Amino acid sequence: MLSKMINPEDWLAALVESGFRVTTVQETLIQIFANSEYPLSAEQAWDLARQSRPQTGRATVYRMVEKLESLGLIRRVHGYQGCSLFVPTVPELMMLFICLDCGRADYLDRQPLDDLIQQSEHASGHHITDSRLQLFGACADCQQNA
Amino acid sequence: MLSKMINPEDWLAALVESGFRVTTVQETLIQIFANSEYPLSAEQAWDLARQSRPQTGRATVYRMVEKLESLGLIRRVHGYQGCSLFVPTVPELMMLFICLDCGRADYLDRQPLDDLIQQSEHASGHHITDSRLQLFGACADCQQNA
DNA sequence: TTCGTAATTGAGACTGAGTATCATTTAGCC
DNA sequence: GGCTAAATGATACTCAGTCTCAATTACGAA
Repeated sequence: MLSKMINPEDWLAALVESGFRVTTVQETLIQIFANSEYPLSAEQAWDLARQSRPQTGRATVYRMVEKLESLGLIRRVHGYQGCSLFVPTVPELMMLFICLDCGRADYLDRQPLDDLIQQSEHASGHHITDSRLQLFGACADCQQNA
Repeated sequence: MLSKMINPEDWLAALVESGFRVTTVQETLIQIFANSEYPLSAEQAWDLARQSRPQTGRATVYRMVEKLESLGLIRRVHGYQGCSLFVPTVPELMMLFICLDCGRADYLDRQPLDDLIQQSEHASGHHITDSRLQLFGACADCQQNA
């Protein structure tokens, strides 16, 4: 279901549209990020990239991650422990759930989060302009197979 | 309001109760964390510690942070950018808000978060066992002074 | 198709947060 | 006061991430 929403072709198109050149490293890395069911760190992406393209440099991967993030194509998230994992950005479905058994990411409707923000603003008097939420637990599949 | 809830004496008592010895470094660091209105990184805590106790070692600070975290007295949070800041744990008032203007932390009622979790569990079929939420924006004070 | 130019890349030096080691110091019990 | 194990500080080390720069490559222009 997620894979239908994320199209590597669109990511390449977005790069071209922003005036960047299309290279083989970029294609490789876009495939890796767009097709992963799991949040990936830059180091993990580097390992995966070198499997199909051994000469890939570390700095290139970090540069690409930065580029994809600045274009809004991937989004930095915090794993259960540690930080700096990346998942594809999915518009309108922004609340991230990560299964602690299988590690896969799922996106949930963010309406409840918008409700929470509204309630909390009202109760506290603060003006909330940004939020970081992540949910962890056992996904529906893993619960069945347990 | 927050300061009334956090008592350095209690933290020392918690250390003793867990069989740790009380040392001057520990007292210094507990004062620093318990009295800070701002989330602190270990490095920031180290800088502050050396102001009153110059010989304080870096490793000691990291060990102390680990100890305080394992005792549940402080809690690791993610700043607006970057990770690994620490704030005192406040029971029952667990939803963290950080003001992007003045940097101060505030704790909000977590009931809306519990509601969100229940709704999302119901909608997705996942079993949610843990969550990380942080809210950012302009606090009530900073809005008035703007 | 070739060429020129500037973007992109890879190798490797570098940084800075965090960890590990180990000899020295110190708290707390006798 | 003395003993012993915990705690500490100095320092070496690791590892993610950044910076630099020469070599390579994409791509528009000729």
